Amino acid sequence: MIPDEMLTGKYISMLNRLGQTYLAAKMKAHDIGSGQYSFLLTLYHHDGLSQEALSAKLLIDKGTTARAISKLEAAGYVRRKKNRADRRAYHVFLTNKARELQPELHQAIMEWNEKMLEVLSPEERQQLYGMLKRISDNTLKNLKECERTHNAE
Amino acid sequence: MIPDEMLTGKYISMLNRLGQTYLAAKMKAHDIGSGQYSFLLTLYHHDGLSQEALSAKLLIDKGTTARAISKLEAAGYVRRKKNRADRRAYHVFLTNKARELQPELHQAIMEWNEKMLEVLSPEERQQLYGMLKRISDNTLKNLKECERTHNAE
DNA sequence: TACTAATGGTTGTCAATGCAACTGTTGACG
DNA sequence: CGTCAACAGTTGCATTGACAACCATTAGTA
Repeated sequence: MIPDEMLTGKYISMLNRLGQTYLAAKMKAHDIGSGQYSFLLTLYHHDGLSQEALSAKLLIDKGTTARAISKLEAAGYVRRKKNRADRRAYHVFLTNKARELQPELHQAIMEWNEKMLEVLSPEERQQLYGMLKRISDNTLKNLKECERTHNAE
Repeated sequence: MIPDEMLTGKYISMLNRLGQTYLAAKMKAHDIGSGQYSFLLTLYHHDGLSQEALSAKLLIDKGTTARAISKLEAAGYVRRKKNRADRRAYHVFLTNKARELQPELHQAIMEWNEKMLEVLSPEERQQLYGMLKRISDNTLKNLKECERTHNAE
């Protein structure tokens, strides 16, 4: 019998799927799918990042990133500019259209979070956020170490 | 600016993706993908459920469930038996092959959870599990209400 | 400076997933 | 009893995502 706390992954998976569906429905009118909004969110804070940097920040495969950015570009939310110092790389910049969308996107995310977290007290929300951040950071660190030792073989 | 706790979804998404990848790699030799193991886990506790019931328990689309069960059947982990009382429905039963796999599957899930949760104390793990369960249950309840009012229109 | 390894991006392939349309079965109600 | 809605399952389609092979460029090194 699996102990309760080992079902953490089950709830994580459920919440993730529900959230994706919710966000996708909210932003559908703007041609933003659940695979794109997290890139916009990151760019709001760090405009001009490369695709590689976006992939690293979001821990998303660079192929997935390339396609997401292509979609955003096709929909007019970002522009790609060649990096002069490194002609392999792009800078990904937000357009005005993306900036105008920011309040609505934030709104949608806040709504979803409120739906999810409404049963938690403000202190619990902080606790939950803190624990999720800690385990994400730690898991990430583990994976990187694992890669290193693997490469060292 | 989005407050910290509103990034809960970002970590949920990351952890979900990492977990899927981890589990898929661990179980690859047995032809079990990340989309199938949760059905096995449920069947270990509730053998003979219908696909509809599995979908409801896991909150997974019934089309996705149909395909996952097909894969499990093709790989020899489950058998479908027509429900005599309701010829629309199946009972999904585990095979011996699936039962033999149970320890290894549990092992893999425990390992992933340990990797994720190793930075948390036992009390924190319980807290995290409790909060995730509460918000999952609550979100689910909300969605159902939403459907009801939608249908009532 | 030439060779080689690492890096940034793109693309093909495949799995997981939601949604919608469809079939066949059941059940409820006039 | 017949009709019609609800239900269980299947399938087509689109999206998200990982992985790997590949190209071009850059950087490290002999």
